[in-house]
Amino acid sequence: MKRPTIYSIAEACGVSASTVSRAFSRPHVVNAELRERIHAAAREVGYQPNKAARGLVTGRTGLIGLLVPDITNPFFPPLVRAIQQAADKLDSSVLLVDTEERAAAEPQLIRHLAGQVDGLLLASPRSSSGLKDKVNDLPCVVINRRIRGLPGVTCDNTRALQAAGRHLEQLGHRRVAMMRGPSASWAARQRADAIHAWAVRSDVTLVDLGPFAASFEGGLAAARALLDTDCTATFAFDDLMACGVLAGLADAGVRVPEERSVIGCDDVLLARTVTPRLTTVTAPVQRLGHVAVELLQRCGSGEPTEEIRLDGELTLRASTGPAA
Amino acid sequence: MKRPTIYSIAEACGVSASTVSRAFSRPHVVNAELRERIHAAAREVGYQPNKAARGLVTGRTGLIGLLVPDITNPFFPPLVRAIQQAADKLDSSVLLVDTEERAAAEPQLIRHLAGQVDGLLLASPRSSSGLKDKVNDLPCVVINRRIRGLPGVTCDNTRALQAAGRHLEQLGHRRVAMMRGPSASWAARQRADAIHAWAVRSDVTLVDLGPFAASFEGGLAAARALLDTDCTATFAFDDLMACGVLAGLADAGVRVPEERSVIGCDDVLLARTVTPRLTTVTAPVQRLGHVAVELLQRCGSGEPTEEIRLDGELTLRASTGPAA
DNA sequence: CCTCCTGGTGCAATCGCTTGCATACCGTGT
DNA sequence: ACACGGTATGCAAGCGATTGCACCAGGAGG
Repeated sequence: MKRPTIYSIAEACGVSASTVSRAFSRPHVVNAELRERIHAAAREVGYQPNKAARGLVTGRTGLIGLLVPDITNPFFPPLVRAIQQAADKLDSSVLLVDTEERAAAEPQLIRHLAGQVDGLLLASPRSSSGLKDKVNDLPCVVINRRIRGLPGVTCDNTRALQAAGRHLEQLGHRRVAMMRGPSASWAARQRADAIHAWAVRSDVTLVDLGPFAASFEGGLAAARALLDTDCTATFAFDDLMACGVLAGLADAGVRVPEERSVIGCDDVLLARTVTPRLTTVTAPVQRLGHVAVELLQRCGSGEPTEEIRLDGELTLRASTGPAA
Repeated sequence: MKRPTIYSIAEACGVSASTVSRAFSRPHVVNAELRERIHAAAREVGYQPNKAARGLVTGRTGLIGLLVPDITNPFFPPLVRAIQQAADKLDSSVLLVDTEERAAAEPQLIRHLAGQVDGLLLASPRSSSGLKDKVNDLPCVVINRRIRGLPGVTCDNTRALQAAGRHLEQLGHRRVAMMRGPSASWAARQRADAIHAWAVRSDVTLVDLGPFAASFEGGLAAARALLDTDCTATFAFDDLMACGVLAGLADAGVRVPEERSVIGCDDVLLARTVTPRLTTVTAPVQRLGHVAVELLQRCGSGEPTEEIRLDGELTLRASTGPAA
């Protein structure tokens, strides 16, 4: 038995297909009693409107494309979830594409997606040049990066990182390291700038380390670099790197936070499961996702592009303590 | 300017739309020279075939639905990636749906997806009853669970867990705990059975703990339970729980592996970033994903349902050591 | 009694693409 | 010279929904 269509239901109810169609898409215009009969018949045979057919005439696919650079990076899954929740409310599904960090592949994937989605969400895109042209007139929102001319939502960690700096200062740290993330990363620059700005206004000497890979292994390397300095505390680029630092220090027999303090960024699952629990800057991932979808919807209806920044928040846990 | 269609290209090239269509879908049947001209024209205007229109006539959407119970659980992202890679080779995209552990929502989500995908992948579905009916004649493959009548691919950890048991035995452990996962979990039962089967054939006394939640917090609780026993080693249901155990033991000042040994399962990112690195059973996630897609494709072409089991593999790291 | 609305329904065109069939052209074998 | 087969192209009919417009009945107003 084939899938039921509006025609089979129309026949069963003795009405025309248009009426069946309207019973679903604009229920209020069909007679209440008839509408109920149609719905009942549809339910009985398990009718599901064919999205392709609908999409063909309406021009909407009900799909939102989501490009992430690395789905295995613990930062993204919660973001994906938040986006999905928001998309649900718009009766849309999420087409997830993992670029696996291949910046060069992004433009092609975008062009490919463009054909089948109503809008595009670019989470932390690795490439920037020409991205704007690729999306043509497809609604598109950038997450966690700024790209001229494209609406976006970013997480501003400036204030939280500076609060973290003051926190270290109060704990008596006077020499603090900063472990940079990949130099190509927008977030890495943003965070480094924030920490720099704090340091020059404080009594603390900042030691600039890196750049390191934004990975556990990068953190191991960073830990070795840290031990070559006399810093008593460090900012890691993100939590993943911070976990590597923690592991590297543990391997070297250095205790945290007694001998060194470590601060992460993002507050991914890892930050709460590692020992000691990481002091970190919590990103408002939930809101990031919701706002992104909202922005997408808005630029779909032709409103001017907008940039929204949400603030990260310092979360104190067990990886920071008084300077040795 | 609207999106180009086969008609606009046809006009530009002075041929009919069917020829343009064929130039893409069955290139070998159109004259080589003409084909090139068409492709060139298409490239120039950035033509992308409209998937909805194509889907309408072919009945294929080029979409694979993937239902996961919790995308934030670190087990799934690598699986999602593997599935995506495999789907790519079939020119398909992945429609990801996170059920957020709401077993009751699964049937409805499945029905909803059924309308717009060519096939459905159910990763560790939480509900089982009636799932089979819901999918009707939609190709569907179950991952990491067995459901009668549906093809599936599972990870069999029996041998690896038993190897892990022998490993503990050789290290001199004679009293070993087993921390159960949620009783509703298929994997939890499978793992518990395997460990049980090993224990009865060994010199080891098995202490059955739990069930605990398959989470970090569950692991904290499990650690407390462990400390109430005189076991010198423990199997945690999975890595996440194992990390909780590690943290709980650390909080209590108990050293791992000197005082207790801990074994996880799955080998998620966490297992490699925690200190000490977890000895665990590595799941062949990559193959799991590839096989699932392959199976999906096969049952799309009407072949009989199949069950494939892949073996997990014991990975020795730093969380196991000689009995105290 | 006739017109005018108005709410409810059907008709038919349309979205962009695929595909079975008809057609046209060319070269070959007889 | 003719039939035939093969290759390359066009025609037109769908796929399943949406939607502007025409139509019709029945009540209100003149």
